[in-house]
Amino acid sequence: MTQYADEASFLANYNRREFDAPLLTVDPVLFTYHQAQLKVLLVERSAYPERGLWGLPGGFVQIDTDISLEDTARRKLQEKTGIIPPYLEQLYTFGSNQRDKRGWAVTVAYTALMAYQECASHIESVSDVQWQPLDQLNKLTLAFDHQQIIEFARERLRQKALYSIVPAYALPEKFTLPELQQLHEVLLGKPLQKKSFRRRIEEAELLIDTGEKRSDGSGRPAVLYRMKEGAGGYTFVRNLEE
Amino acid sequence: MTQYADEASFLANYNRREFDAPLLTVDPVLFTYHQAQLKVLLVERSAYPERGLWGLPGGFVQIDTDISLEDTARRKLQEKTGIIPPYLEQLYTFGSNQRDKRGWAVTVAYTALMAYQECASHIESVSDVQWQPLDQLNKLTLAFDHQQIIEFARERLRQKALYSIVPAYALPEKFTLPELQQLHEVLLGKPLQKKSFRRRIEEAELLIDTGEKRSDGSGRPAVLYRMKEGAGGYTFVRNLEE
DNA sequence: CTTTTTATGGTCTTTAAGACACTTAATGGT
DNA sequence: ACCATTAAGTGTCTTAAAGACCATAAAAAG
Repeated sequence: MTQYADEASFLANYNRREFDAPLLTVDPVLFTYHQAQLKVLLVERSAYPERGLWGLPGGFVQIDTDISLEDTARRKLQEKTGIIPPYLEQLYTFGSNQRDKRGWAVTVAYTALMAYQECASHIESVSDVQWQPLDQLNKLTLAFDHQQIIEFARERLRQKALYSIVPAYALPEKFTLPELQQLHEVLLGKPLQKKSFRRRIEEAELLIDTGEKRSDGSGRPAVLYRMKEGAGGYTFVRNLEE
Repeated sequence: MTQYADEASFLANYNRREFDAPLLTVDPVLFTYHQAQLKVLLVERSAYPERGLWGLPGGFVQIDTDISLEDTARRKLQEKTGIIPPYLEQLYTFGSNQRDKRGWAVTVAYTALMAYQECASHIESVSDVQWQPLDQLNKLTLAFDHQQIIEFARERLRQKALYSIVPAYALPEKFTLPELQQLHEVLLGKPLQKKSFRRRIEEAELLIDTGEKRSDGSGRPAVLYRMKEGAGGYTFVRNLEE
């Protein structure tokens, strides 16, 4: 890379090939939990390249605006779902000249979580939107490397289930502890001890008892909780505390 | 963003403004541990912009080569230190139109660790290279948002010290447990229980006893260990295991 | 050869997690 | 009304990990 001594010589050379940058996109991986399944939001691509394949609801970063990378991800999700998800966190940045047939392409991937809602595909009529259950993901051929990105996000979310209640953002605003435990069990792929799970969460004081209860069919009704403000940032594992 | 139906119409429009992408750089934050201090590698910028300020040893991603983002970071570090650091991991991607006066700029930051060695500034004669102690970082004005990037990396490394021996990559190949504990204490900013620290590390079986010993001045000599292959990937906290 | 210094090991205490039986509060059938 | 069934929530003993602190080991310094 050539060096420029000052602004004048930089500007004089600004259009040279060496300043060509990769294509830059943002790709949010939006998860939800519904009917005992973890699901991810996919859109059917209506344009070249990978037209007709399903992929993540991402898009190009617009350099003519001053919104941040994170807000770009939020905006893409709002276009597809109608709402801004309550949890969004940068996941990883994938870049190579193999990802996209157009050339060197870099995407900043985000993990997002929200309560399940019916797809608002009417909002963006050109593209179809759907919640795809994660255990049936291999039945679809996804665009680009979106399959790997989703697996990467899923693995990170699994890690979070070990020491935080971040997964709760995939539930409705009010939820029960048995629901949250089921979600964690799906993420971890193994059953959890009811008592230990409840103990850790209650002692961490990350949830608020709404006073309401809910029973699904028979059995004792469960207490409805909602998350404390910002509880996503906290851990409930001793070693990871201060 | 305009949509293109097929490759032909895409190529016909490829040079339009909408495909202008942000400047894309890679910025490795290389830490080491020397004389009881955590230090970070800085280079003095010899070119516009921010000429004369100290900054991270990063640079532009070259789209005319097919090396990965990660290898780009490795290459930048090799240029400055002469060696490829044994630990390199993607940290976070920072992007906005405020970071760089040239416009929208995105940088993929990496955390790297290596054993201390004297600066090999002779290799890249145009730029000065130095190890800057982290607790004296505020005495320098750094280029762009590199101060925040370093703080971000430092915080992530602190987290790793809670549940892994990743910090050991900042030590020489052979090191003692007291040395490693000191490093963890510097990172965490608090003293650790000698017995607990040793127990956790020994039970995790992430180190190999080299059979050698070393004494610094007086006192019983300490056993020299080296890391097991890939020990950076493992945790020594129960809750985070399978 | 004793004192000092630092590394390493022993072990009791404290705290968190696992296991599992028990109680509670709802539904549904007789 | 009563009892069986179901699922939520609790009590408590056991097990495992971490904290605290003391004891021993191996070197240097005098």
